[in-house]
Amino acid sequence: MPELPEVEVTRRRLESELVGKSFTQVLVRVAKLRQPVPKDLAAILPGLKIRSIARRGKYLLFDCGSGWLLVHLGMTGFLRLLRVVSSPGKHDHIDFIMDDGHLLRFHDPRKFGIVDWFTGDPLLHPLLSGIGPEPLTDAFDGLYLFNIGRGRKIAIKQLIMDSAVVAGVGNIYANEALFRARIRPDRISGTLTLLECSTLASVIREVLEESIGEGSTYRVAEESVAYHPQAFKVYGRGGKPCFNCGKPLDEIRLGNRSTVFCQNCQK
DNA sequence: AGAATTACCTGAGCGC
DNA sequence: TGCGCTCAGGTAATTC
Repeated sequence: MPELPEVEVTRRRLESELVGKSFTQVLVRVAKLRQPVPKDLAAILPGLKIRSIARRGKYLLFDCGSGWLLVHLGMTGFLRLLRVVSSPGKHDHIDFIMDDGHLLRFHDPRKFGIVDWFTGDPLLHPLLSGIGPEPLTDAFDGLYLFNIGRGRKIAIKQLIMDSAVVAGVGNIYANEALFRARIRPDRISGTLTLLECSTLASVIREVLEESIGEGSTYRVAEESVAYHPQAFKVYGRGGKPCFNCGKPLDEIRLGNRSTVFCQNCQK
């Protein structure tokens, strides 16, 4: 389950290896992802050079000059970079073969990922145009969060997981950030003070940046685990002792998502 | 408009 | 061994 840090680590790795390289062949074995892979992708890409690789939320954006290749890894997707072309395994849906012999392979068991082609400004793509500010930029801060949460009746955890509010915050880091901010995930958004919103915005940035740092060992070329579960303070630890006070962590469901927090430490 | 629910998909884990 | 069930979860679409 790649979240923003995993996508960013993937972006950095691919950027260092693939910028300046051109596609020679694209093999689409399975086109039925979250939305259909464009039928003409295999005809469009060969000959095009990757100019740069950007990220918006959890979307990877490959600048191919005449258009943009958009990739979202969904829940279970990942991009593997192989030095030589090898035979595909199960769930290896798309192969991008580069002119230096590299093979970029899109693998996604649950097919929640997206691969799309878009000409023009990628930020105007229908899936990107409504996304909120990047959490690692100054556009996302306490005042912004305070204003957008004002009058809203949803739980704060659901608010920060709304991609229209802030980009790229998924279930794992929402749980972690709220624990670090000492704010209960089920607090009604409108009841948060400006100070609490400032704390929350800061710790969201912290947990994401720390994870990007730890992800430096993440190897795109291999099927290594992108996460560092030992680093999670609450996610996946329902019933286990809180690292802060020792009392058992509570596990509830918010918006049908597993939510873990400490009743004692989070207010 | 905002909130809640549903749909998409497969592997893992579990009880029987 | 294997069947059926539940869970995991990003996000768009749909419904209330």
